[in-house]
Amino acid sequence: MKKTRNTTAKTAVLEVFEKSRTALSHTEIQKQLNGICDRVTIYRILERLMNDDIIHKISNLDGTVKYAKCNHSHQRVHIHNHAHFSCENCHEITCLENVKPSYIMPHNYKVKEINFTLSGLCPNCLNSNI
Amino acid sequence: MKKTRNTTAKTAVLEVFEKSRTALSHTEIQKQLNGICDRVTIYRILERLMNDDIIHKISNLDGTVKYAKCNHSHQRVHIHNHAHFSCENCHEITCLENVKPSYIMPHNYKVKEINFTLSGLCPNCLNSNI
DNA sequence: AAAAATATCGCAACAATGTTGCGATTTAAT
DNA sequence: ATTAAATCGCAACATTGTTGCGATATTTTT
Repeated sequence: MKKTRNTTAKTAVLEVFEKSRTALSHTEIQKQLNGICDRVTIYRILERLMNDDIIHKISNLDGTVKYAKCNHSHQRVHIHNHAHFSCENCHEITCLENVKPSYIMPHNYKVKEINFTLSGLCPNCLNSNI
Repeated sequence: MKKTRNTTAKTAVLEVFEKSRTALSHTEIQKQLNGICDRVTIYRILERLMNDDIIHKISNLDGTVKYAKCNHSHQRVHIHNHAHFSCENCHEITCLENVKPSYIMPHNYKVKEINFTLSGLCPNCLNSNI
């Protein structure tokens, strides 16, 4: 496999993730980068960061796609089996690192990855009495 | 609210769902309809069917969106809180009506809806030794 | 059964999101 | 400094979904 390089654009994208408490869409990243690089470049950087397990992709109930930094603190080989919360009011997506669903599968299925997304109101919006 | 009508196109779409064991994307539906109606019409029919709780929307890990018939057998007021299985080999999506995850949420979140998608190999592809 | 009301349709146009090819540029290794 | 390879920018294209509007079809009213 190819070796990935550190470039200005990649560093900038990582900084945007670092600063953000929530998951970000391609468009949101692009806005924050303020023209530092091309739209296509961002796509390609996101692809590389995903291959390197630095970020992961989250797709929403409404079909929108976001990305968030991986939290490597716990496991060596990590699977993104944590939950995500999607606020229907502010549309922010946060990783719920500690929420892990338990479930019983019918046999004959081989489960490799799970995606567990909850939606409703986040603490912020809940407090704002919306 | 508007009253929805039964049209040729809507009936055709419903038949496609009836015949299918798995969830379908807009494109897949369009192919099966074989030019019976316009692309836009299919979108509008899907919208109406969702409002009428006849079908539900499923968005995948990879960002693709599919639709499936609702199973109304159990509850009067139903929430689509069952799980979906997405096969990484044949890309079929099936509803796992009986799989319901249990989980513990941090307080301060108000959960209204959940989306639980598992991916891996479906029984068919598992048996094919892939 | 005809007329009126309105839901639905088809078409065209547009918007958002994502992909690909390719020559130019930058990075990292020698 | 040279070189090989990864990355970039641009243009072009593909896919998916949306909107406006006049035409058509369905349902209700008379």
